[in-house]
Parts: sequence; C-alpha cells; structure tokens
Amino acid sequence: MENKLHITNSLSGKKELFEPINPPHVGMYVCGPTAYGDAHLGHARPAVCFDLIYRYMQHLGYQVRYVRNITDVGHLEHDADEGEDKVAKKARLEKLEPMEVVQYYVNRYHQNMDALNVLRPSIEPHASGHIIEQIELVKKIQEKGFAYETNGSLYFDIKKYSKDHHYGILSGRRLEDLMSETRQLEGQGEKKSSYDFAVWKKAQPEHIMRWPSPWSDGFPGWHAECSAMGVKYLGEEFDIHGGGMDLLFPHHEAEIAQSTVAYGKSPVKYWLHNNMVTINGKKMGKSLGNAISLFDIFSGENKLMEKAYSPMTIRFFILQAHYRSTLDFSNEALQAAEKGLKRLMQAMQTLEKLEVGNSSDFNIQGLESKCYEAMNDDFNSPVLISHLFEGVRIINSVNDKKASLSTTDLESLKQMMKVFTLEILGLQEEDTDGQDELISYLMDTLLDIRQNARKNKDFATSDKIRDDLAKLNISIKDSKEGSSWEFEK
RNA sequence: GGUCUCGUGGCCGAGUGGUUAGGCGGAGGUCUGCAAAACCUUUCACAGCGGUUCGAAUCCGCUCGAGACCUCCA
Repeated sequence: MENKLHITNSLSGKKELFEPINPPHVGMYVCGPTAYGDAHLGHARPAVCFDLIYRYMQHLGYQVRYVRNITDVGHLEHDADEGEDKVAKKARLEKLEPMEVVQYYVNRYHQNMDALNVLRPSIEPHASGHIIEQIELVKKIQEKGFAYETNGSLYFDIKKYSKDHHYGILSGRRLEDLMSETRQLEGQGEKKSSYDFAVWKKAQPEHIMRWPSPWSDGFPGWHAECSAMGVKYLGEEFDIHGGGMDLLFPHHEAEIAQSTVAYGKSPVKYWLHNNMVTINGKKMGKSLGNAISLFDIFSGENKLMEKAYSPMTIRFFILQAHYRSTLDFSNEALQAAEKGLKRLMQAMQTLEKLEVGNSSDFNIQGLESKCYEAMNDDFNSPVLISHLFEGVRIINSVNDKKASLSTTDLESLKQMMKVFTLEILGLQEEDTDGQDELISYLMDTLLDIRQNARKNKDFATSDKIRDDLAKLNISIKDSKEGSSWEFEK
C-alpha cells in the first residue's frame, strides 16, 4: 500500500503524515466520560470515532495502547439540597457513596458502548485511582515555580508560562486576548489572573471527594488527571491525544502547559478532535437540555424520537459523517441511516452465497485501493462507505446474474467487504430476536406452503400468509431461488 | 466583545481549481401472479456580490446567515 496514513493535527491545523514515535507502537489517549450521568449521543461520537481510529491503526499493523479515562474527581460535588430540613435530611440518608454513583454510570456507559460495538480500550484509568500521580505532577509544577498557592489551592501561573511558551498554541489564542477577557469567574479572587487554572483545589466542607495533600485536603485540578495518567501509561511524549473539540480550550491547552512545565516537553505529537453532534443546528449538551441519552435512543422513549433506533444504526449514522464535521441529529437522517445500513448488511449476507462466474465485470482491486485511500485520508469513513456501497451494487448485480466475478475477484471482494465493514467500521449484524430454531423451522414450513400455493396459482392463500406475517412485522421477499423472510423493525 | 469554524440538491453528508461522491427520499423502467427486495435510468447543488484564472462550488475580498470555544461539557 503506497498510500500512507495522514491525519489532521489540531496543533498545526493541517493534515500530516502519521509517523509514530516508536513504531510499531502507538500510544493513544482519549478523554473519556465524566461518570455522573448517562451517556448521550454526543458521547457516542468520540467513542465511535476513536474506535474507528483504533481499529484502523490495528489493521495497519500498529500495536496500539489505547487509554481512555473515566473522570470521577472534581465534578462530583455534593449539591446542597435547598428547602426544608426534612428534604435535606432524607437526601443525606439516601445519599450514595460517590464511588457507587461512578460505578453505576460506568457500568451503564459500558453497556452502551458494548451495544455500539465500541472496543474496550487497553486501559481505562480512573482519576480517583491516580491521586498520588496527580499530586506528584502538581509538586513538579510547583518545584519548577509555575504554581502559586492561595488558601490551600494551587493555581497555574499562565503569565509566567507565557514568557517562554505559547499558552494557546492549540486553540489559536493569544495571551493578550485572554487578558482582555472581562468575564468574572467564580473563585477568581484566589487567582492572580482570570485565565490561571487550578492544579489543586482545597475542598469546601460540602465536597465529599477529598484527599490529603501537602497543600490542603482537597482534590486535583480539572486538567491534572489527563496529564498524570497520560504520562503514566504512555510516557512523557506520546503519539495521539483525542477528544471532543469542546475540550480544546481550556482542557487540552492546560494539559500541554502542565506537561511542558513538569516534563520539559510538549506531551503529544498529534492532537485529534472530533466535532460535535448538533440538534436543530445547536450543540447537543447535557447542560443545554437537548441531549438524548443512548438508552432513550435505543428504546425510542424520548419525545424527540419518532421511533427507536438500533445501536448499529447510531454507529452507522456517526460513521457516515467525517469525525471533524458537525453531525446534525434528526429522525429523518437516522431513518435514512437505518435503511442504508440495512442495505449494506443485507449485501454482506448475499455475498456469502454468490456464485463464481467465468469473467469479471468489475475492478475489485481498484475498489479496494479506493477504500484504503479514503481511510488513509484522515479516516474518511463517509467516503469509505460510499465505496462500500459500490461493492453492494456489485454484489447485488452478480446475485441477479446481471454481471459476474471470477474466483479470485469474488474472494477479494469478500475479503475486502468483510475487512472494511466488520473489522474496520465495526458494523455487525444486529441480534434479531426470534432467530431460534423453532421459528426458523416454522417459517420454512410456512414459506413452503406458500410456495406450493403460488405454484397452484392459489394467490388468495399465498397473499394471506404474506399479509398475516406482515402483521407480525415479518416481511417476505420472493426471488427466483425461493423466498426469504426477515423481521422489520 | 475576542478566537475559530461552517454555509452543498427535498433531507443527511463527502469533495475541493477542469472528471459520478454516497445514503435516504421523488420519478420512470426491468423483474414479479401482485407486492417487497434487487437492478438500470433519472430529477434537484454548491448562501449572495465582486475579484484572481483559459476555467471556481473549490483560491481571495466583502456582505448576509449559522454554529463552536472563551465556564463543567464529548
């Protein structure tokens, strides 16, 4: 394969040739979820996109260590219940252990991700399990003189950092712009400048997650976990760091600053950022109140949903857009994805029973090359999918005996379709309920009776069978070889 | 206000100086007892106005519009 993988590096804003620091090893760190609520469509996007990247890199022969963290520190504040004492008391009695909350949502997250056929990362570290590492990181920053203490909290000194480094290198910001910010931020009184960020926070009395440290009983700053865990598992400099575009600033910017100070080098070679899922043109977000949880999508239980959509439909929907573009949610778009996916997966089945012909009417090698070109061009899954649909057309024409494929070409096509559809895109057959033997046997019997009726031109009987089955959401498809059936969703 | 991104046909969504994206939908046809499925053909396009160019949806400028980040956020 002459084509080499090119990826868009947020650091340069350009597509760059991908060259791992220590081939064939690749280190990839992706910002994972904060475990305080169910995952929504917006969370599915980075998971699926980086799953695609993980899968493709492995396919190319790289040995990837994929780290995706669970954030469970710093955001889990004990909301003080307002109102009567009674309510507050009850809330306290029923209050769950923080780790119980985290475990609950992590389990649910895994359920969602498994359904989406997202591969589990190599390591899934919890921020709460790496407090010591984070304290060490903060110590280093303090030793280098880039942190100052106020009331037991430590803040990163951006002004000092900016003398020798460019804070804003990733998000294209300049210190002067940041300084001109007029915004009043909470806790700003403790900071020298509004744009400084906390590396250690002293815990307020109501804060339930707290650890001892040289500075105070508290918890690490919001950006410390990724720096500390990235270094721990991938080294002081690693290949890929990914996450949503909304994390570019300040989260990833802060990570660069922290690591640069602590370890003397910029931590990441390639920064990759996926774009947002939008709904009615606006970002889907928990705080915006327009987020639809994955459980709701899979069950259809949400007023914004016209019906339920299967996990594979969601996966396909996400892969049909390039990861750097926004993706707009709508029922219409999801239904289109659902139908397209069905056509693709049906062709995958048809592929298995294709018969070999004498000659070939298609250039399978060329098609395969195009698939690699698409993926090598910054993981362009939508273009890859368009080529796979070219494959679908080929499969169906051969099946219809309107074209033929030689033995070698048929084998290549099978190989290619499987590798790209199942292995790289990670699409899979949905579990169709009722595929057990009994139903299958009963269906065969019914179809047999119907076939006889058709032979005898007893269309009243054959149509009754078809219509009655249709009421059970079973559709019949006739072809020259016989009839087949499937559940309609 | 600052920084940045985007504006593609009925919908979603690629592409980016000259050649078909693709999916869904619509229309016509083939096949079928009729359907469905499948296949073939087909319709609809690059926000607006200028500029560069032999040639621009693609480059540049302006206008209009939308969005993201600047605060936890995937």
